[in-house]
Amino acid sequence: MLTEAARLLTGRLERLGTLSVADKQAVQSLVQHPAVHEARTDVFCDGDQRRELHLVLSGFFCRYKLLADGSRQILAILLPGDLCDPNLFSNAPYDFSVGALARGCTAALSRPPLHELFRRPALARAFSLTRHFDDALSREWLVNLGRRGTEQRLVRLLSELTWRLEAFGLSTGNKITLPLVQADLADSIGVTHVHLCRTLKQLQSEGLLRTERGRIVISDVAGLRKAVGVWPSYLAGLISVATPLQEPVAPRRQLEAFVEPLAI
Amino acid sequence: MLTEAARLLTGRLERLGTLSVADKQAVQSLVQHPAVHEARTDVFCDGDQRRELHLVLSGFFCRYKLLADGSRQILAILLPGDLCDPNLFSNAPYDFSVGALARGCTAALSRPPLHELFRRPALARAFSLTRHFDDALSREWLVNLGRRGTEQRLVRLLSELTWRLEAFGLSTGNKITLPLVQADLADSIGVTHVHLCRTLKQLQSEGLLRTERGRIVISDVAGLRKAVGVWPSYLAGLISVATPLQEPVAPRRQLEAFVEPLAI
DNA sequence: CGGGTCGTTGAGTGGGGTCAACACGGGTGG
DNA sequence: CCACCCGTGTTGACCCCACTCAACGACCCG
Repeated sequence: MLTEAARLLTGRLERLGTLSVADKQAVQSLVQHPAVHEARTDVFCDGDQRRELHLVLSGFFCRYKLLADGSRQILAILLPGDLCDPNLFSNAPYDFSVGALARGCTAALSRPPLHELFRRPALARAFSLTRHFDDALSREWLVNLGRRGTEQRLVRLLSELTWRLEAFGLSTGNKITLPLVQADLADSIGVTHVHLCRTLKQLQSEGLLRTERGRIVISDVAGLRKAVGVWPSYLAGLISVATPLQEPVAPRRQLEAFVEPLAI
Repeated sequence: MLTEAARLLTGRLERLGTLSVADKQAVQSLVQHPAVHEARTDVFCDGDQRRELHLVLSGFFCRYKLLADGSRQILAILLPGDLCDPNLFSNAPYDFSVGALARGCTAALSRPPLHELFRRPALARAFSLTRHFDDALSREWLVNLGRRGTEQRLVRLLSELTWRLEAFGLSTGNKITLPLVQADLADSIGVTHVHLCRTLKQLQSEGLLRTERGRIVISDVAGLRKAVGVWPSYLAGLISVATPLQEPVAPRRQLEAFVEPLAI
């Protein structure tokens, strides 16, 4: 499983820039401690000291915060290949938690040697790019929560997930099954699970998706994306050239130039 | 003005960790191109190519996104000493804008030599810490927008600003004047300016603040913070030990250990 | 003095929250 | 095998927070 894990990570990084064989080996040698997490269990909690860096291997995870009244706000949904902690260099205790939404595995990367990898320009670039997308997503979520109605929030969240899954080769075709419970979506877009259920029915009646116990089946990915209206430019660079929709996508070449290497 | 600007930046960084004289000189030599920005003008716009890194010298600025329907979501409010771009290493076009909320100045740091500074462990640590707080703030905003009612959102936003201003020596005492228009607050917490006005009146009747044309005067900072209920632990490390409220603050010493230096 | 930005207030509306009750399925233990 | 329970999904009734539209007032500027 360790080698699979290592492959996943390098595979992900390679989509963001060319890596040498030595680069890949350097990354792969760091992947350790695979672990299984059942749904609704935590990888780490708000207040925990930061230790190794956790990498999602399979399943769906999320970053979230719990409030005094027990309600939960999900900050980001993590897919296979994503890093649980957006900040590779912080050493402060976590101010958020990461938990599994659906059963899945993680691996751990110890941080000091990880920091060493930033000596390698190609890897520094790739890791910085993952960071870039992490930021861009959280900005989108902020806009979503602040300025849009429930249906748009939901449609955009689901659409984001389809783009990300597709970008990393985790889905193909016009149908995607998300192993998410309705409460997870509700806590992501800041509405109650009751209201989320109704909004989901709405989309269902439009033929975009189907609900099953414990999963959401998007039966018309293209239609869903169309319901968003605009092309997700904040994901430019993540989405490959193979999927033009409305605006033209930045050519793959440009991607390489997106992030400066650390000048070392 | 350039030397003032340089001092501001090093002063800010020094609050996050000890710097050598050489460190400070290295930073100061990069500060260039001071510029004045009138209120409601942009420093850069969504879609612009990333060039130099802008540093706020004075005034209030904000990161924001404009939506198709013309509405605006503010992503962060930037105070003197803050960097306009959270991501020092990205080279992608901006996916958000930065504008002045109140008349103020910026300076520019050219990126390649800035990246060189990461060779210096103390500076790498300090810059990473600023990043850490930037992240922590955006997570708080996400929670705010997703899970809280208008009054709490507003109280927490204002309270955040008081803590940050105080932490960086930009305010003292129990009274703070914010050079913000009501629409700015409304666009920050995701409500209409009409509703914000009413909520403001509410707080005003509780004796916490006063409104003037173009500014909000917080007349009872302590009372405002009390209205939040909890201590802003997400700012631990930023807020000095001098201001204990409810929970004990992490001792200054620990701060040094918050961020790993780049292993170089 | 006039126009523009900013603030304030009112009236009416509706989106989304709250509180219930219930249905369903899958697990657990007897 | 059934009884039970708990997590999940669904629906209805009710209500209120916040949005919308609108008009007006205050202040600042030219």
